[in-house]
Amino acid sequence: MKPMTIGRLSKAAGVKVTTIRYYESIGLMGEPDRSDSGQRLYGDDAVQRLSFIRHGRDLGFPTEAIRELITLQSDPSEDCSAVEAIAEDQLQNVRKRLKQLRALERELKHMIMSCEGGKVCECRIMSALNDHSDCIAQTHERVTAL
Amino acid sequence: MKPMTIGRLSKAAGVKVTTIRYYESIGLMGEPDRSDSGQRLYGDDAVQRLSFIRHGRDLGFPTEAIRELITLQSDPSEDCSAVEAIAEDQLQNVRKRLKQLRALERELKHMIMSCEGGKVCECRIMSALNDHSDCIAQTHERVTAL
DNA sequence: TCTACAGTCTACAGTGACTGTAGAGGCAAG
DNA sequence: CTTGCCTCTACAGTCACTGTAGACTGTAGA
Repeated sequence: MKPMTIGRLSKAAGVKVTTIRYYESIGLMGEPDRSDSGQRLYGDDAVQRLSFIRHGRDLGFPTEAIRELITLQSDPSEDCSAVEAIAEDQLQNVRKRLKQLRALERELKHMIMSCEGGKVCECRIMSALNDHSDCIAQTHERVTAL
Repeated sequence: MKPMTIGRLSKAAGVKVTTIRYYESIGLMGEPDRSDSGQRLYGDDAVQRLSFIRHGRDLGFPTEAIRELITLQSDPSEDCSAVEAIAEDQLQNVRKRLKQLRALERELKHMIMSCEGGKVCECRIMSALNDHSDCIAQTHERVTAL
C-alpha cells in the first residue's frame, strides 16, 4: 500500500517512464501526488489504470477512444452500448487495414516473383513501380497507419 | 512539351501540391526550374518521377527506401539485387504487420461477441481491457504503423 | 481595363504517439 | 562520501505529411 515511484509503476505496468509522463501530459493519467522533493508517487490504482490504457493501445485504440472508455468506466451504471460502438469501430478499422495490407502483400509478392535478376534497367520491380496501371493504388486509398 | 505548373503536375500525378513541395524539401524531387515570377515549372519527366514515388508510397515503402530506389534507377546497368532486397524487406514488413493485425482482429471480435449488453460495470469489453491475462499484448510487441 | 477568383509562393505550426536528449537534482547502498 | 541509478523539466526529433497565414500571380469574364 505504500506509494511507488514512476520507475516502479513503469515496471509494474510494463510502460516506459517517459510514456507515463506523456500520458499524464495529455491527461490520460491524472496528476499524481508528489514527494517533498517533487517525485511522482503512485498508488496501486495507477497500475490498473495504466494497464487499461496499455491494453487499449495494444489493441490499436487511439488515445481519444481510450479517453472515452475511461470516462465511460467512471460511470459504471451506464449502458455499455457506447463501449461496444467504440470497439466495433476499432474492429472496422482493423479490417479495413487488413484488406489494404493483403492487397499490398499480393502486389509485392507478384513484383518480386516476376523479377529474374539482371540489370536494374530491366528489373521487373522497377518497371512495376514505374508503371502504375494494374495496381492497388488505383483505389487512391492511401495506406494509413492503424 | 511546354512546362507545367505545380498544380498541373499535381493533377497529372495525383499528388497534392503541398506534398510535391514537401517531396522537394526532403530531396525526393529535385528543384525544378522557375518562371520569372518564381513559380515552379515542371517537364513530363517530373510526372514520371512523382508517379514512381507515389506508387512506392502506396506500397508502403518508406521515403528512405524510395530514395534508394531512385538512386539505383539512375544507374541502370547495376545489378538489381539491391532493388530486390528492398522489396523483399518491405514484403517482410507487410507480413509482420498482417500477423499482428490478424491477432488484433481475433481479439476484438472475441471481445465484442462476448459482450451481451447491459451496464458498463459488467461489460465484457471493459473487463477484457482491464484484464490483461489472455491477450496478444503479452508478446509485448507494440502495434506499429507499416 | 477592372474585378473576381483560382493558383502559387514562403514559412511555420500541428498531427499521433511517442522517443531521445540535456542538464540538474534526489536517493540508497557500500 | 562516493558511486551509480533514478527522477525532474523542458524541449527537439520522429514520419509523412497537412493546415494555416499572408502575400503575390495569372487568367477569364464584364
